[in-house]
Amino acid sequence: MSKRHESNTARKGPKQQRAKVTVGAILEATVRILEQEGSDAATTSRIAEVAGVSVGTLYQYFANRDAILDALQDREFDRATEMMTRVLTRGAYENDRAVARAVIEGLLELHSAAPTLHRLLVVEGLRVTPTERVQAFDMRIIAAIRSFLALANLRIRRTNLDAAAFVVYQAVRASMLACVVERPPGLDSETLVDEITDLVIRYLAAE
Amino acid sequence: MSKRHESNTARKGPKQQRAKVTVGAILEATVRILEQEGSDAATTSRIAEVAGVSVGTLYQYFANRDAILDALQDREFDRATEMMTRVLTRGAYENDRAVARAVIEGLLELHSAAPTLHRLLVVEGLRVTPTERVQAFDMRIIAAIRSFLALANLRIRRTNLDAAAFVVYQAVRASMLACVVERPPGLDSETLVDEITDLVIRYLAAE
Amino acid sequence: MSKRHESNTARKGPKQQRAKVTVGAILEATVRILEQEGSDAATTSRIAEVAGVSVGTLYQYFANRDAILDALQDREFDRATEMMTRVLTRGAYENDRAVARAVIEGLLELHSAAPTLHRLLVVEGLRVTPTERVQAFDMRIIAAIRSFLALANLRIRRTNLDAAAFVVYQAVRASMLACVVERPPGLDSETLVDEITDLVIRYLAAE
Amino acid sequence: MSKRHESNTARKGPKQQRAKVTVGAILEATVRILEQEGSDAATTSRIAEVAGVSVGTLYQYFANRDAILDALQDREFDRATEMMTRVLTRGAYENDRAVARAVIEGLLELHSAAPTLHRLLVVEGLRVTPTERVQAFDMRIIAAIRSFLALANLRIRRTNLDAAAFVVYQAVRASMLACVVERPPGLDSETLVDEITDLVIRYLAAE
DNA sequence: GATGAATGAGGATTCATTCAT
DNA sequence: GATGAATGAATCCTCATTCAT
Repeated sequence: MSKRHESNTARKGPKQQRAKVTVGAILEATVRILEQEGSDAATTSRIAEVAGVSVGTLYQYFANRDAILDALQDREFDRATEMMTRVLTRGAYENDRAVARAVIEGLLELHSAAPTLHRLLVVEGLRVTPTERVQAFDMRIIAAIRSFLALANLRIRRTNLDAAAFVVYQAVRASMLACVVERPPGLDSETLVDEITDLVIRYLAAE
Repeated sequence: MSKRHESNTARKGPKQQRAKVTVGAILEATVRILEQEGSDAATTSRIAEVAGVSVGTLYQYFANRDAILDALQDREFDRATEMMTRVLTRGAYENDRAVARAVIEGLLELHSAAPTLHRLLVVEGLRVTPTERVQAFDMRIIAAIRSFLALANLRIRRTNLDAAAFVVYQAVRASMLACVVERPPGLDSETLVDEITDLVIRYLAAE
Repeated sequence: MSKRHESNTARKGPKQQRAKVTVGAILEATVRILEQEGSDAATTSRIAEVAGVSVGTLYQYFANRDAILDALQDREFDRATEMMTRVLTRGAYENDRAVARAVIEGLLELHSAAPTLHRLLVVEGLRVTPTERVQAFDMRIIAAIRSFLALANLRIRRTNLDAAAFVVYQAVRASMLACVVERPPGLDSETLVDEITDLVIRYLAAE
Repeated sequence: MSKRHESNTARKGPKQQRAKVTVGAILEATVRILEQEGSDAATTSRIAEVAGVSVGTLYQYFANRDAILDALQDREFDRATEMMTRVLTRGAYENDRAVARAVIEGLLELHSAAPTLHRLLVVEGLRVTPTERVQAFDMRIIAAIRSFLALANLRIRRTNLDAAAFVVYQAVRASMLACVVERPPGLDSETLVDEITDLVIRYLAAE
């Protein structure tokens, strides 16, 4: 614990450093298996194998299998909110449609990176008291949207902001996810973003 | 189901009759377990138990566990298309919004009856080569919507009907499902239907 | 379930019959492993193997590993009480010493048949809330002894019958068990029974 | 190994000193866990944790897990013999009964301090070739008792001293241990000591 | 000497599926 | 056709032990 003379960046000691790397490897491995081999293949031993560690090590960092998925959920949520904050605070958009578009493109990118994972996050809720977890995740995002809608100086046609945030979130996510997962012929990302943006804008924007 | 006076055709032998009843019992049992005990509880033995038959009998009618879920998916699809046909051929709607509303209400009813099942159908795709199954299901519905959009004498603002059908379907389903499953406080069915209808109409209808 | 014309013996249907045999085989296998390979070897798979069934079958009859040991404990208790009843109701003993001797010989026989098992029963109490189980077992036996002491027309020198029953039980069991397990050189069963009988009689009998 | 300036004898270098402290801490931790958390909790990492050292350090002092229990066994034996020597060499007892009582009280004290440990020592025999270890322990004590019986100028009624020592030892230990562990209602230490003393005296003493 | 992360064999348990009755 | 006991591969998880730092 004696770290003297570290000038600034709160560098992690070898332990923390290593742990972080291992945890990262495990999460990455899980995502990879999920995407490439399907969720049934994501057994603890396969995850450990792909992560290049032993099962024992895996259990040193995660209390049980579900804890890995929970961590993934948290990470994904963090990325989503981070992205939204980044986009929304950038300012300088031509109009409301441009803002919506930016957010939607950001989400699409997130989903594209790990579609199966996101599909699981949505539906399974990771089986830890399924409903509650999903709610927790959804609620956090919806609350974020809702507060954005409330604060932004957009001219919103909606009266019931709670309902609006809910519907927008679900509609956008579902279209996006389905598109990424199913890759329906004749529906490229570009088109999808256009359509969803229009869906959202027409639903939300006044005039 | 006792049909007397059937002169000629579809006379089901007592065997067929019995089989149908058993199959029905199994499907019903599965839905009930899914809804009341969660998807983890839906083991073959539990299903057989609730259905009042033996595991052996279950395997007489279904090749394997997944076949049950597949059958459920088919049944749900049939109900959905049947409902849509019924609604759309009824005619005599005041306006486009009324049509949309009727369809949405019909879907909501379907989903409410077995939310967990529908959630599974969406996400898991029933694990038999997930993507393909989900696609299959989705595609059929989307095609139905698409053809309705093409044929109906609605004034549609969309150019890309494929994309429109896709987006509408996913958006509606997701909002609905999430609402039914999560029961977010302050968002009753009535409000939900209103909001989704508006979402769809604004997105689709010209003017 | 239709069993007509069975004259007398409440014959078990093939199912019950078979189950009983299997359960017996499992218990027997467990005892054998305990005695010959030590308690660490008594894993569920080894038990199943020795019993000649699969692990799955084992779990069809026992909720978990401990349930097997519990069943063994119950069985051993039943045998002990049965033996005591048999001995004590036989009547026609020369004197108190002869009665005590008969009981002690019976116990020795029981212990000799499965010393390791008895050792486990005493100490481990089978880990299902250890203390409580051991107490339960001990208490039942001690109560039996106590009531025998109270009812028998022996001239007992003890005032505190609870304490006496407790001490006698523990002393007898421990000496016996240790002798059977450790087989100390120069202490054969005959001698042991003599010594323990004397210990007990001197402690209990008046005069 | 750098020990400077040690003029002469048993001066423990800081190393030896430290080692002793560490070993003590590990043994103490083990006993504490055994008594407070049960024998299942006594894993090497938990022991190390409670002892305030790392697992690695633990293995520096003990070849393996069982070695810890072995050491505990030795320590307990030493305490027992030490106690007996102390009591027996004190002299000045009113009579044989007083001597027996003193020994029994001493043993009770020893057992009360760590009942779970003693229970383990008796039954598990510490799983290292169980029988041999238990024998070893028992034999040492029994030999001590035997030689005491032989040397003491008590008037013993027993002919077979080996058997007598064995029986007395087992009987006393078992009653004591059971009483301490099970704490049967209505059997306090005082009463227990009285009863056991009487048991022993009547068994051993002539007249 | 001390540390504690990493290891992986091994154990308990579940459950889809089969097959003799 | 129906039954349900039997199967055993597969899964999660633990913990004694090692070894690079």
